[in-house]
Amino acid sequence: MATIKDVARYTGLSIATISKYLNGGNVLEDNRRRIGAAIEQLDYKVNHAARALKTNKTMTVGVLLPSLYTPFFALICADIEQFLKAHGYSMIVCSYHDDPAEEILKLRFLQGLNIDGIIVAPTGVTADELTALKTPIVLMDRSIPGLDSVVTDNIAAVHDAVEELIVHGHRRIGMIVGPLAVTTAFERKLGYERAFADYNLTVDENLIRVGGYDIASGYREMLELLNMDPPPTAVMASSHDITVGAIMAAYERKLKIPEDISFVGYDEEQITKVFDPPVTTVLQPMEEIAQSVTELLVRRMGGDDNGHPQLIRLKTTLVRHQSIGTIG
Amino acid sequence: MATIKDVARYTGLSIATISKYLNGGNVLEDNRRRIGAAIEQLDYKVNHAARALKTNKTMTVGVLLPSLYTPFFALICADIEQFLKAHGYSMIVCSYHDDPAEEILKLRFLQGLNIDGIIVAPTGVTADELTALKTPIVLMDRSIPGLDSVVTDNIAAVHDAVEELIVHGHRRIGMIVGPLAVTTAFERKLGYERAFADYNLTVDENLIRVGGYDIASGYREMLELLNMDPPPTAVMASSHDITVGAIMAAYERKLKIPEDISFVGYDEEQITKVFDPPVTTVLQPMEEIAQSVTELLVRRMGGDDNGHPQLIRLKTTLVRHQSIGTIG
DNA sequence: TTGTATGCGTTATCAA
DNA sequence: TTGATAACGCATACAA
Repeated sequence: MATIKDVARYTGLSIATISKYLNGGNVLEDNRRRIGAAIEQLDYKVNHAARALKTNKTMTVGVLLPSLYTPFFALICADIEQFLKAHGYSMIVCSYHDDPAEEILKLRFLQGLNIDGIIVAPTGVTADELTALKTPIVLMDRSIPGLDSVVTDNIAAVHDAVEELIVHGHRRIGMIVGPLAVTTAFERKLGYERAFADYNLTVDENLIRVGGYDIASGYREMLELLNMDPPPTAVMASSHDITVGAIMAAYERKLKIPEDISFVGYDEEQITKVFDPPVTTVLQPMEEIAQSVTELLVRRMGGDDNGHPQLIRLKTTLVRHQSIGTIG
Repeated sequence: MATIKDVARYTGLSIATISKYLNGGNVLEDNRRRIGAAIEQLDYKVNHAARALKTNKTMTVGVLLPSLYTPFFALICADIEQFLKAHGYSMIVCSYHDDPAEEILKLRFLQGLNIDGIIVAPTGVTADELTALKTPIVLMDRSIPGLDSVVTDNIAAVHDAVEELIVHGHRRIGMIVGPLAVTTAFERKLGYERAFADYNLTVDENLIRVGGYDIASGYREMLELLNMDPPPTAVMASSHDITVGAIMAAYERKLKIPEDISFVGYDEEQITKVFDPPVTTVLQPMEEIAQSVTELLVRRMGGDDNGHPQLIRLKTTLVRHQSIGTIG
């Protein structure tokens, strides 16, 4: 592999000049051309390890996700990669398989890699554990007090979806929610309750089913709801996987949406479109999340601690299809 | 950040001894304990950049996927991460959004990162372009002559699925296939033809619909098939996204599976389960693919060129559900 | 504008 | 078994 030294020898200039060229310093136009030609000729590539050793920056950030298999995170991950690349950073991705024990291990693993910053969608890790890493960190999707976070407005998201159901006449509205220890789940439940409060309706706690953020939970809790007497006239699923599981259960029971039951899904564009009619869905602004997270982290890695800890809350969209029937 | 020097100072030993300790050399038991304690105390972490500069190995491999949004690749990606980690490697993931122009750019980008090896699921890149990177490379999912590749037995996969349809009495079997320039698509088409040949049946070329590997193609070609007169009695989709698109089309036409039409999907466990009955599907051994790819690449990065170029072909599984009706 | 020289943290050689 | 030291490729302070 060619080094700066080789380029220097080839051009007759010093390595300092070559380095200056590489880092945008002042170099005579004539020399610029010669250096450019030499780099081309020798196929010179920067040695990032050497540069990192010198600058104490690896230009790499670690991204830790609960799961790569959830389209929400997979998509965000792809977007983050683009934005980071635009800032000159590479990305190391890990997932902790929704396992809090693996979560902290992976975080320490990432930190041991000498990366410049971390983006994580946390589950069980604490603020103390994160600050102990002594690495710039921005949380995503889920917030922890005292840390920079980029999240969506979960309360408004569910509030608006449930309101949509209420104005269509629904009163017995089932809600399948994730583990309340995760901020997103807690907030989404809150959104449900607020919508009911807004219309002076009382919440039947039996209609709020708390489970995991996985397909099995969505399936199980949906069946529980359908087994109620009377069953809800509408159900709101509050995550991608819950949506998939709930739809499985509905179809297994031969229920037609919205004729037999109204339904609102979450985070799902693909599967819901498979149905006719497609399912009304809460969509989170993935690209915007990715961009906000990246830019905040880049600022932090650049030493700008302005406004820390910052909580950025982005708006969701309710994509209306015909999965909501009118009652009364 | 504590360095070896700090550990040396703390223990009163030399940096050479600390380095030996870190790399498994001979160190007196008593000193081992003292060094271990010092490392703990000082929270010493290896500086990977310095080590990489010295050893000329970054212990990082690049993984380039057509898309992170396809569950098949997202899952494989998560598996590869595990296997690489077990070998001490980190992973940098990129996707090229199914765009051959971006594909080669991302490959060069990865190579410029001084990674030790590359895993790529190629679309348009040539053998020459890949060897020009002068980096150990193992292909995944799609093979290119002259390069190490880990693929599945696409011919047998489709052959067996189509055979299943044939023995159930189907003769007009639609097949939706990806771009034939991609080896997987070409081979899957071949599997279809071989199954017909095995039963001395002639292939109606109109029933083989060639399109992209995306949802839109699956949807469009499925509609084309359904518009035929007479339409096929069964359809085989040959990728995950094609499967999703085809199911969308079938549901839009209010067709029941298998009453109105028999169907075999590909690579899809989740969505197909949403339907009642679930859809018979060809499943590829993701974890096995990830493991084979990783281990072959690790061998290559270790300088073992034994048997290059190696073509590893793994068996798929036909997961039988009740989406195939019997005819005649 | 260009060049000289130093050091980043580590590994590895060689001598002790 | 341990230690002194050179070298990896680069960025940078400083001198020219």
